[in-house]
Amino acid sequence: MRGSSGTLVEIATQTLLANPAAALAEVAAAAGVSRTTLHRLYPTRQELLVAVASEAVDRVERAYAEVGLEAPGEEAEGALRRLLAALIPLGPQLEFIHRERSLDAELSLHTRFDSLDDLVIDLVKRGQRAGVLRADLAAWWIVSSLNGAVYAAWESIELGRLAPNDAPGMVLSTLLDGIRSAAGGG
Amino acid sequence: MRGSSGTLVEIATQTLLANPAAALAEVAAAAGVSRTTLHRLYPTRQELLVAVASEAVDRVERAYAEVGLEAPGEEAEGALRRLLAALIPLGPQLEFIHRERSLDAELSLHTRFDSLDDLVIDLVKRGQRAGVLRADLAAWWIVSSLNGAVYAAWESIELGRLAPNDAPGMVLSTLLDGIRSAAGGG
DNA sequence: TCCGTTTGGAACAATGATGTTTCAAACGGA
DNA sequence: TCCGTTTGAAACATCATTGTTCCAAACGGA
Repeated sequence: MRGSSGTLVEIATQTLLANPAAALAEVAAAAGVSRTTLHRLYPTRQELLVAVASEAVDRVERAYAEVGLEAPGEEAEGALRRLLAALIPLGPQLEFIHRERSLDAELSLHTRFDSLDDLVIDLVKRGQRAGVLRADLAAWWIVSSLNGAVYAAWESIELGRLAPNDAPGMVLSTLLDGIRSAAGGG
Repeated sequence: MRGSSGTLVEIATQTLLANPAAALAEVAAAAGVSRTTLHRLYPTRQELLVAVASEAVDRVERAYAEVGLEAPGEEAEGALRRLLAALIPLGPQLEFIHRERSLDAELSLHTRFDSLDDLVIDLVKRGQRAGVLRADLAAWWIVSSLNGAVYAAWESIELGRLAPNDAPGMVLSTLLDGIRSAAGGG
């Protein structure tokens, strides 16, 4: 009865994302491994949680890397669209890290997220200098808004209200142009 | 050694918002009450959590009521601004309810939030009919975006990056007009 | 003052998961 | 086949918290 597929951490991720209160026995069973072995690899529940979270951040980092924000000549809109498309599907991972209280104390996780935010902040600043993005809003706030929008989009998908394929475009449009009618009486 | 002030639930709220993992003994101590008495009023930790969460939703509902979204002649922008100003300070309450996993199963809480969302959805739809808000975005999505923006703003305040007084205007501006430069080359 | 009610203190049982240890069995390469 | 290594099963100690119970004491109105 091996776990369906993947490494132990991956299966632990699946199990813990589905039920964050799962006992270690359940995680071990799901992974097709004895509790003893699980304990040998991750002596402590907290260590397992951190491993799961780290793997999640790995995925987020990979998503950023694949989007390739660094290219200095990059136009902001396309980069943002690709970033949204890459991040929204990672909603479960983001939600897990965000909600799991015992991870709050894990400074390294926050540091890594901050570094990723910095990448986007740079992108935004370039967009601002190029006159494409509003310069009257702080770059960090734009990034916060973007992250919040990603989260909102994921939640909508989870609730079955939003089609995954529609999400990136909708978020981008909302974020870039706002909700005010262009025609109407502003 | 009475608790500094307020009802038991209010003090429990303070204690649990500060440290959601606090043992009941700590909550009782903070409230200047014996664990026995606490148990008499809330036989179960879960019941206490629900009571705290309910009180939090009460506050949110009161905030909505004071904003007065129902007025049919109301212009959308003013109502949204007042709503943001009322909701953002409730960030701790919203965060508590959102992150506390044992509250996920509490259907009544979700129902109440849904009712509040419905109020805003109606407001948005009126705004759309009036030509003030974009009609190409679903009203529920606009409301989700708004809620996400509230959360992002609160987080920024908590991190010390955003002045509470600046928050409503900044959020409203971002939400209504987006992050794209009006001048720039669209 | 008297008495019913509410509270506090303390000790207790139950719980349920975690982390530990031990030994036998399975595995895998040489 | 042999041997070192990895694994599993089971039993155990620990532990913090929760929820329960009981009695004495404080409280408060009549």
